[in-house]
Amino acid sequence: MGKQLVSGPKKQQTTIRDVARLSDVSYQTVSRVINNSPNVSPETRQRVLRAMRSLNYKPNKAAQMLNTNKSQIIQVITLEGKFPFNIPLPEAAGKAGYSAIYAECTMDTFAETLDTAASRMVDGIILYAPKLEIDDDELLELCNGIPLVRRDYAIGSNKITWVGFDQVRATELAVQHLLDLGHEQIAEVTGDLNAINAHVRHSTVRKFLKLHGLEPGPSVEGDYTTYERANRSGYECTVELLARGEPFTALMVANDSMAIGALYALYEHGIHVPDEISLISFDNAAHAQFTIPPLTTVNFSFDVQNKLAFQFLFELIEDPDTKPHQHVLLPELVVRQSTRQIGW
Amino acid sequence: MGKQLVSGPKKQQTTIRDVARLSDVSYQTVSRVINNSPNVSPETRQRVLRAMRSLNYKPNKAAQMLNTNKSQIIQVITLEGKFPFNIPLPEAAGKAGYSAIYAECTMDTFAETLDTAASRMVDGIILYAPKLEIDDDELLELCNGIPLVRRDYAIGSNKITWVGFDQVRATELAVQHLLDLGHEQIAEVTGDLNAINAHVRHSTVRKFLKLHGLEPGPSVEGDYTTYERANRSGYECTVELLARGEPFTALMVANDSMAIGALYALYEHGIHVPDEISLISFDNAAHAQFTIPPLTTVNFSFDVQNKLAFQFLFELIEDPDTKPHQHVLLPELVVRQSTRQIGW
DNA sequence: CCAAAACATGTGAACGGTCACATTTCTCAA
DNA sequence: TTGAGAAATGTGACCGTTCACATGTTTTGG
Repeated sequence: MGKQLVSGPKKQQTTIRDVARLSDVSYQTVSRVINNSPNVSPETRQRVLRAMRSLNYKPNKAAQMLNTNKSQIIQVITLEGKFPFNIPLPEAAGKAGYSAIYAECTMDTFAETLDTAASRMVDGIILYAPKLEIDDDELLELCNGIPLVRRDYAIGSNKITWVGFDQVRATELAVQHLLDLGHEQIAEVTGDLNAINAHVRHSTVRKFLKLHGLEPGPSVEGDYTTYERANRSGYECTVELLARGEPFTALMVANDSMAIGALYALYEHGIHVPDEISLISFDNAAHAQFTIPPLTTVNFSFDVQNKLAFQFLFELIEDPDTKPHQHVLLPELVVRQSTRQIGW
Repeated sequence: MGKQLVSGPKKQQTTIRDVARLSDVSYQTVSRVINNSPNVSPETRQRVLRAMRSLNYKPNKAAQMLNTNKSQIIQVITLEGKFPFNIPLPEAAGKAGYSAIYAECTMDTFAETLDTAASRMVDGIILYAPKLEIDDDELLELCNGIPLVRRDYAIGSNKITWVGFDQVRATELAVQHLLDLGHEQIAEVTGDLNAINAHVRHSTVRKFLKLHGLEPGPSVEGDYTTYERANRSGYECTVELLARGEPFTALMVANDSMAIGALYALYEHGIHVPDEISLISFDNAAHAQFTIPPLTTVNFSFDVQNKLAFQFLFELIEDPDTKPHQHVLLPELVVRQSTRQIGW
């Protein structure tokens, strides 16, 4: 299996029994103090706490885990890419003794990662895997019975709890905004189309345009799995789009990081935004209001999503029989200066 | 101490003994297979491996930790702020069974965070804490004997291993570049001056200018502890700088995220970069080549730093008596289009 | 061909906690 | 005063693994 495990330094740890001896109680009483058990007299508790402090005692999590089958660890997993946003453990969870293990994995190492998680007895899993196409049952099987909350738009899955943004709505907001401004030739720089959210957006654009009797404009598939790639990809895709020579008056870009690159590509070609081309993107990232010009974009409240994901996960940990439920968050259009009425 | 620890589901785990029974060997032999001990006959090993697979057996890390005093966990800590860059666990470490726990903490919760780390028996700590002013001995004391590598410019500390960038050199590169272009009035938007790197840069600018017989220009202190804050802070500080009315022909900004905001503030005031003002910043972040205009900046190879930090940490874990050593990485100037010869 | 070393395998006791249950001490109403 | 229930505390077993050491089995060389 693993690498040879070399034993660590055998420096005698201070244990519950050392504390017990010093405070003249049984080890069980010390355990009670550690776990805030109510049945300890105030004086004893104080005495024990004092002893713990003077010995610099720290409970051994491994021993606790072995008994309780709880690690107080939440495993956060990203599949094929990094998080486009932060995923901090809620403060309350931290206070309660929880830690988070982050892992980036690929399709190949996904099962392995979940096995490690099981090995570590993590209490729950937060998964961000927009590129994962897998049956709910199969995924649950892989999770070895560990509570799971997906943090993406896992539309169609109803045996798993997830919290994601309404990508259809997001797309419609963006397209409608462009239509309202009179645009009829709308080009697209998409995200990786094997990611569910990018895919949904792309097909929604086409459907929505068709619905309004319009032909979809040219589109190029990009890569927004990391910041770095997104910047460059936005640039390169836009260059390619311009090279094709097909006309368009508005450009939809998959996210604000890609928009940075797109903006620069347009600038390089001497195309003015928004006078000649309107640019719209998604995320409402921190920099979106400081680009030149500031971006019209669709806002996703990632911190709300994050908070909910953890909340749902802790509910599930508390009661594993909680019915899985799906939470769809609504995006909002944020109009800035990268879009404009056509023909001005 | 902690919250009440509720015992988890007592679903009978499959253990080493189940595997032993099925493969008709002793549990010790199974343990040997798990740990790749050489003294197991090939046939026996195969038989055991087969049994493990068929039982979907996963070694219990808690039990292993309890014995070996090793958790195969690396604790990554950021003090007062987030990482301005990614800190992935090296792939090799992941393959070897290591995981990483990330924690953001404040000055107040720092000791607590380190205690939790000790509780969890983490094998090593990577620390990013440019705002930490603490005696080496004191810090080592807080670490409870856990190997530590600092990932910042902890200049002056020699009892601790760290890997950081030469901030003096970085600053000199930037200032020299501006001087070469004929700039003599250089303004500054700094980072948080209680962060060591920002502080060093600021004072280096002043020293360096004085050395060349020049007066330092106006400066404003910003906040670059997170992406979000950096963007906005860069904007606001630049606005403030302009409001002061003191003349300057070049602006140094603490990092590329802040530069986004600075660029926008200048744009908003109708000031052309680089024709009217040259802008230079630090980091060479992914977006630096796609801003308008692309940024002249000082490159820090964060991924090299990251790799080294982990490498040093693993060396220290391997042999705790390794002499602490300090590794200073050299930054390089990357000239793009945000700086220009004065008077053009 | 046999002793000695090398290899393969097994047994009991940790590791540092928690659990279940037993025991002692206290409190208070009849 | 006493007995019963509650509160406080203690004891032994166990969680799933590795360690130290013991035992059995093979190989090797003189």
